[in-house]
Amino acid sequence: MMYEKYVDLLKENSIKITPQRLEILRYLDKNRNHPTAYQIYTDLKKNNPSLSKTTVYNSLEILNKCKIIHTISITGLESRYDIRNIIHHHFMCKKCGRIIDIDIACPNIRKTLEQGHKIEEVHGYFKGRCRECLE
Amino acid sequence: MMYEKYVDLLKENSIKITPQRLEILRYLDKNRNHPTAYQIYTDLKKNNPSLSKTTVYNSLEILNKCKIIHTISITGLESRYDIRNIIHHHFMCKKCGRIIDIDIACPNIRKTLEQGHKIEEVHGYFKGRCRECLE
DNA sequence: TACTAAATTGTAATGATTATAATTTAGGTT
DNA sequence: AACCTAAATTATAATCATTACAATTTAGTA
Repeated sequence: MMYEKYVDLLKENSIKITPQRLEILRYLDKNRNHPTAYQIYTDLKKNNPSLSKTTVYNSLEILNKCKIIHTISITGLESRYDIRNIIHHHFMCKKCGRIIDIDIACPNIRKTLEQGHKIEEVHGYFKGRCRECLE
Repeated sequence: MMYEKYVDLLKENSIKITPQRLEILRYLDKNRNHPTAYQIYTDLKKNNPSLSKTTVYNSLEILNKCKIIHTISITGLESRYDIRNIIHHHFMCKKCGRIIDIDIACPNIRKTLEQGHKIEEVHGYFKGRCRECLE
């Protein structure tokens, strides 16, 4: 197999390099639409019939812990997954359900640090109507 | 019964004034710790044995739609509810699980509006270790 | 007081996620 | 290159939050 950045990424985090984990990472790399665990599972199952839902959940959990991917709570219903590692916000359209990246960083961290808390994750999102649904 | 602001608030939104809705609003007013639907349900059930879980969910949903309360997705597990209507952020401690108010507003809205989306809700939160858990 | 749409209730169903236990495998060691 | 072992995968069952449903009750109006 040719060089693949995700092999190195797993190695750096001292977790085993399994085909399932690589498939999930490749999937998230190609699908930047913040899929659910179930979407990842059903799509990958097509070419990997033995894939288990538990594996998807376990993999997403460990990848999130290693900060290789990010878990976002926005719909209230289920978690969404994002491989993008640049800090950004999200916009969720209440009509079409799409979650769109908004490339802004939060300048508000100061006040939280001042209060003595340690920040490990920054999440920001808006909800409303997206441009397409407004037309 | 003496004057109560929540009676007016329900009236303004043309939804019926029921004892259950008032109890939930009073509860959220007293308990600013972002409780779950289940916490609200079990606590109120003590003095209102006939209260149904469905009523709690239905009430929270309609109160959220009227923007009298806010639903926050932060744990990934369940929704939390907040009656505070001043714009603010949240900080969730990964150790003790507490959700703390951070009084900052998001100045990042511009970029989202520029892209043509209509913002109806603004959510911002951090995760990490709170001051108490760091000591 | 009577009426009606809306709200409440209890139960059952759904859907996301986690627990469990058996099997398999990645990656280091002989 | 075969071996070992902890870690990962798998299938199934369990759990937990939330929603659907249908019957009963009630708020607010006529």
